[in-house]
Amino acid sequence: MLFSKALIPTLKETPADAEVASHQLMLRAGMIRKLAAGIYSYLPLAQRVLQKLKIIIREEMNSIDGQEITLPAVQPSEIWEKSGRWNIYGKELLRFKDRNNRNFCLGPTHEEVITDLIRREVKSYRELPLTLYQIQTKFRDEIRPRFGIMRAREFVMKDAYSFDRDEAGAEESYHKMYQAYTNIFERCGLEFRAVEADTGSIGGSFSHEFMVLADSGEDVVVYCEGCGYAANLEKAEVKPPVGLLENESLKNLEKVHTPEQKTVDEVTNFLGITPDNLIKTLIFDTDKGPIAVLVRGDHEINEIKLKNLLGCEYLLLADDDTVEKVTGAPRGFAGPLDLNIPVYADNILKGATNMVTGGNGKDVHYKNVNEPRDFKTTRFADLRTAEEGDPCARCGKPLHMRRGIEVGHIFKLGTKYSKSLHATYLDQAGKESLIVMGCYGIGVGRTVAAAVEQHHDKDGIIFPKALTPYQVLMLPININDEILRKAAFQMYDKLSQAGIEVLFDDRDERPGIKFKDADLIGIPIRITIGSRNFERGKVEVKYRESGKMELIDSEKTVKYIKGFFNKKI
RNA sequence: CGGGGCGUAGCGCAGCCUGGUUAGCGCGCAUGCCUUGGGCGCAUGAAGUCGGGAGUUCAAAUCUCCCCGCCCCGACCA
Repeated sequence: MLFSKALIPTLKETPADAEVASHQLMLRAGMIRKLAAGIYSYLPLAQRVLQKLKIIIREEMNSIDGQEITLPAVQPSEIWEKSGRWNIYGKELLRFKDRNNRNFCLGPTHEEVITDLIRREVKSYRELPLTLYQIQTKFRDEIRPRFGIMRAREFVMKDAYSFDRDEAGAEESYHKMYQAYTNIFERCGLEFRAVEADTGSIGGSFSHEFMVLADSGEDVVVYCEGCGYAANLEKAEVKPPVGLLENESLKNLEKVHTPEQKTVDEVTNFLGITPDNLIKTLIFDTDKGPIAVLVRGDHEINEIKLKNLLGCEYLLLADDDTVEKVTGAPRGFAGPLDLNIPVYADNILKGATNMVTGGNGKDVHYKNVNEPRDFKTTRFADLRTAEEGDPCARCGKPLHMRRGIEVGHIFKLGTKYSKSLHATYLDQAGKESLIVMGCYGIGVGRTVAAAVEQHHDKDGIIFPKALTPYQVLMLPININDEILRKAAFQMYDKLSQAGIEVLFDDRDERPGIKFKDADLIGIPIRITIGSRNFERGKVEVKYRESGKMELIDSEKTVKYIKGFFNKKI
């Protein structure tokens, strides 16, 4: 491709509304442009990168017998009503009516459509297992789109669905998919981790997220170097403490006056204690009525764990009125003593001695509260958010944390959708059974953004070999020098004929501009053709990643480039 | 949805508080000259419903009200 004919509108300055590196660089490199909040156009350079990723994805999907399909983006409300998600999905689901006043939505995901299709078309165990996938634009009316195409409203996603006769089959499909995902992200040259995840609103029994590690990631990856355990922060389990409690003598319960001391900071400062000597009591409203939850003062409650423990749909920190009704005190003075609602406590509080808690009265706290002497606990469980250094639930070694970008998510769905949408088959005995499903997503655009996020420097993008829009950027110093011009075009033809993807910067621009653009766009190899070197039959090769430069015989360019790209990753 | 901020040429911004020339600056763009190994120099030029509407005023980019769009923080989320 001739640069002079390409639509690659690079920007010298960083647009004001771009915050993270990938967003800034993709705008500056002329890859994307915004049309509306969270809605982007993909320009040629981005299109080529997306295309490369899609090819990798297709190869890996096909290799596990996935079959590509295309499902409708516009979906009727009926199937969503059947699955029950028309009401639950909320505002994220963009709804509208057609001319006949029928309800439709723009597909945020395709479980309903695919299950409906399979329900009609698959009747016998002989037709299972089956894995189908598509690469398609989805729409989710995100509350707050941000970070360019990392969290957009309209975005390209690869979604796959597996259909099996039974649980064992579904697990096999899941594991194949897990392997395919691992292959995909490895081939992309990304540093990532597969982590255990909560199943969220999609439902189902287990799930992994594929996280590209990057400091700017929105999610936190918790991992253990001892046993390889990895989970996202919502899910990461903390090992219950064993035998850690010192045999401190139990002191007498004492009521203290704590005027206007409500927060953990205030109370601990006022009483001259540290937060780990305090029990934080939080009142939650749930669909099963109000409950109290206890965690240590220096810990954070994990609402996902709590929700899963209780098995409830609705869970929200109670408002002031409820707190007052339940504890008899304003917010800030709740404690577990004499509460007549269920009390759930984090594992670490089991047998806790001489703690401070709220006194369930205005300006009152208790000192020397002891479990179980002074209050009853309905149940102990792992209810807090893991922290750096906490013991791993599997092996006890300290947990570590890094930030990550979720680029893939796989779920074993079970029969959630086949049940609600009646997707069944007849087994060998002629008995009707529910199809067991799995669903598997990859954020295609987000993966590209994550690649940029992970691979860039102050000068611009550094594309991994597998995703680069072009393999080589040719940069003649002076296109008006007839000899150079001719030689450069000859080399361009030669490389192109050898099957190398070349972006040839034939623009009549000053070298500085071309060098800056070359660094910004981030093609792995730059071939610079200058008159002094060329007179000696040499061209300069510069590697974008390492910054290394070397002079090579211009005759050997093709071989050289091929050698570079044949090396793994 | 709550809190904060922004909207002036393609991009980045000044001007607004304290209303009053022809609305500026840098980059980009066009043309010419010059230059050619890291966003070069000189000259000329095109380009603006000052987000939209209503109002106050002799006079509004500037003051008031309403609306729209966008960004940040939070809640939320495969």
